[in-house]
Amino acid sequence: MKGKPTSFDIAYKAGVSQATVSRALRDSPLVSEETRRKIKAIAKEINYKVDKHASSLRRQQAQTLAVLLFEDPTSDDSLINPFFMSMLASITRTCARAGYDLLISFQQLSDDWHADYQDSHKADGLILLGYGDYLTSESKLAKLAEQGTHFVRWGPSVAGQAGLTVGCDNAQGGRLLTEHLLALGRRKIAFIGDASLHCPEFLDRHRGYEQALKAAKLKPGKDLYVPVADSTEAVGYEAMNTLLARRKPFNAVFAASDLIAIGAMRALAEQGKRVPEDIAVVGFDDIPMASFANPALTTVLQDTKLAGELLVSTLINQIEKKQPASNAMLPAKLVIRRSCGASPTEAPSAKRAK
Amino acid sequence: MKGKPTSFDIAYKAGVSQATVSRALRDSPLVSEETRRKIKAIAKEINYKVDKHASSLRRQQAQTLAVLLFEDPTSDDSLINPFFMSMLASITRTCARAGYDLLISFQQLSDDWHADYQDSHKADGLILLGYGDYLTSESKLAKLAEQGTHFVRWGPSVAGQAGLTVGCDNAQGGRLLTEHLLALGRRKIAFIGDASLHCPEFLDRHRGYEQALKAAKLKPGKDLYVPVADSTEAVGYEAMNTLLARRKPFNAVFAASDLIAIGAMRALAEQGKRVPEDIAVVGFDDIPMASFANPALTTVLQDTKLAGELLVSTLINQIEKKQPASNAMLPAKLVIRRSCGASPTEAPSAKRAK
DNA sequence: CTGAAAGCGCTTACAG
DNA sequence: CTGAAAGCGCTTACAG
Repeated sequence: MKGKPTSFDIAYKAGVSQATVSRALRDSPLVSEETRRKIKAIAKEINYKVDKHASSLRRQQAQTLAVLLFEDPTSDDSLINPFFMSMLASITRTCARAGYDLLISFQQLSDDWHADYQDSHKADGLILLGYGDYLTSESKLAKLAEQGTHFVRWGPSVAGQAGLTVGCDNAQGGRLLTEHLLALGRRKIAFIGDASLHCPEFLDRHRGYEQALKAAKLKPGKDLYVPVADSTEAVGYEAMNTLLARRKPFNAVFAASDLIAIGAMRALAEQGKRVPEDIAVVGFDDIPMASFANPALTTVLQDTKLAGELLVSTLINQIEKKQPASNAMLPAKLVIRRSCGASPTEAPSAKRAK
Repeated sequence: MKGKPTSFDIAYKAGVSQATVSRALRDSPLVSEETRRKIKAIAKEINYKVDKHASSLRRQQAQTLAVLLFEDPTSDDSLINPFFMSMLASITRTCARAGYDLLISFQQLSDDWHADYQDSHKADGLILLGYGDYLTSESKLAKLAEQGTHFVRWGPSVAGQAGLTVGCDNAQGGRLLTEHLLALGRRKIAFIGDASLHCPEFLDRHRGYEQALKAAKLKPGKDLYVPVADSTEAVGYEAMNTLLARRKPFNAVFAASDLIAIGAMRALAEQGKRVPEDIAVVGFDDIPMASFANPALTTVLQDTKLAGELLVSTLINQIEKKQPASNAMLPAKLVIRRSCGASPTEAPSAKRAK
């Protein structure tokens, strides 16, 4: 093997110019069908692949997207929200289908992520994933937009935001969960999660919760609100202990994420509280662990497959300027399991078992 | 903004040639300290980044690695083994530290993954992740090696294999778990997992299991062996039902992975068997779910952080030919939780909560 | 220590 | 429909 074959090798074998080879391989209409076929056959035969760097350099675009996954610096790797992992799978597949490569990077919110990929032409656009403090990232997002970097963020759209978002209808999800609890007769529903602009998704979930309560002529109790920002099991556990220590009566808990809910259930179990008999619990995300939890957790499903597809297509549309850019919002879907006492909408793990 | 700055812009501002700029930025010793400092200052000021494609094209190397994550085509995205996800986090970080970018791709074993990244110069080397049928991939691995593609595979090293591997000491892990069960007085230990070359890691775990039994003058019962190849909860659930249907007595189960163990425990619970009182259960991997399972699962911890680091450094060594290439093996560490009835080595989730 | 020049492998405007 | 030529932005042997 004398090095990788180039387009000149093909040109020589086909008896045409190198320019024609390039055109044929890119399916330019300026090449006769016959020439194209011959060239493609030779390319296949000698296992020729267009050199990514030469092509990108010349065309001034990388045909590559980058996913930046943000994590809390304190969390250990094994605690990455599984929710983002299934989204990642969908993203990689959609990228591949669209002919883009995908770079991946794990970032701390504090890093200098806002200047790198685009400046060095590594990627044509960025996909931003992760529950981070929105206010911390806001200025960096603005800078990205200012530089003309293409990017999409997973999450709710926020007034005055820079860039595009794809998110789930968090308010609707919050409403569905709360209405479900109310329908089961639970009137004192605690909320664990930071309902502020730091966590716009939690804020929206909380909004849905408030709306449902209001519709039932109830209002959220200050004493039943524990604002925590991180979506981890450990945080949920602590939060529930905080809540219990207040000794205010409640008979249901709306945890702003599944991981928080699972931690909260552990604290409840330790304190001898039964779920759902004493306390009903709901989460949000429908991560795989939710269906294996004990009792299995009632939650809201976010369609990660669709989410990944929309993130990629939104970004590519923006890059290729095919369609006017716009935000996207996915519907929330209630998944009823045993943690509230209602009869489940699915056999345990039926969805997984298929 | 009139397009991204180039090295010529810097050369002009610094009053030197473009060649000197390039040398200075790459820390060539052929540049005076003073010139270098001036050039770097200007680069920073105008936010210059070396163009990835131009650099890669000229140097004929991509400074990029690619992770190929294999999955069972039947599994849904949300069921990606969380074990590989935490490894992925470690891999991305190690790559970043080493100055390499990381491409990611999810593959089916049946795909034509063996020819693409290298041929198109997208990546200098591949990291192969996933429990797939080893025999299916064997010929493709051989082809990769033949083409001179650099790659490392996560998993046990197999006689006659092509390429390098980084893996955990599965046999040791199997021994530790089995000895633990034996020490607790369990003599009839079933095994769920395909102990064949299709799944070399399961095979090695089974070897450790056999060794421990043999040392205790016991031998594995044919009736207590359920060979399943996929590492999913659903498969574990089915396998346990298969085992129970045989109506052969057993008082412990060695599941070849945590996901299988969790599925098996669900089946046991449904059949009214108590864990650990009636049946002790152990898994393998220590995925986050293992500590949240009910009861929390005794398992073997594979150090995913170290694993990721070794995968990357092994591959980079191979690419840069700094050191002679060699396989690596990580030690297995027993994590005792409640699913066997012994007192746990850690408070529930203490590790996670830190 | 520095500069002028060649060249990495493509794509595409230009000319026919 | 095809070819000759320029050029994307670097890196590095060569000459000084």
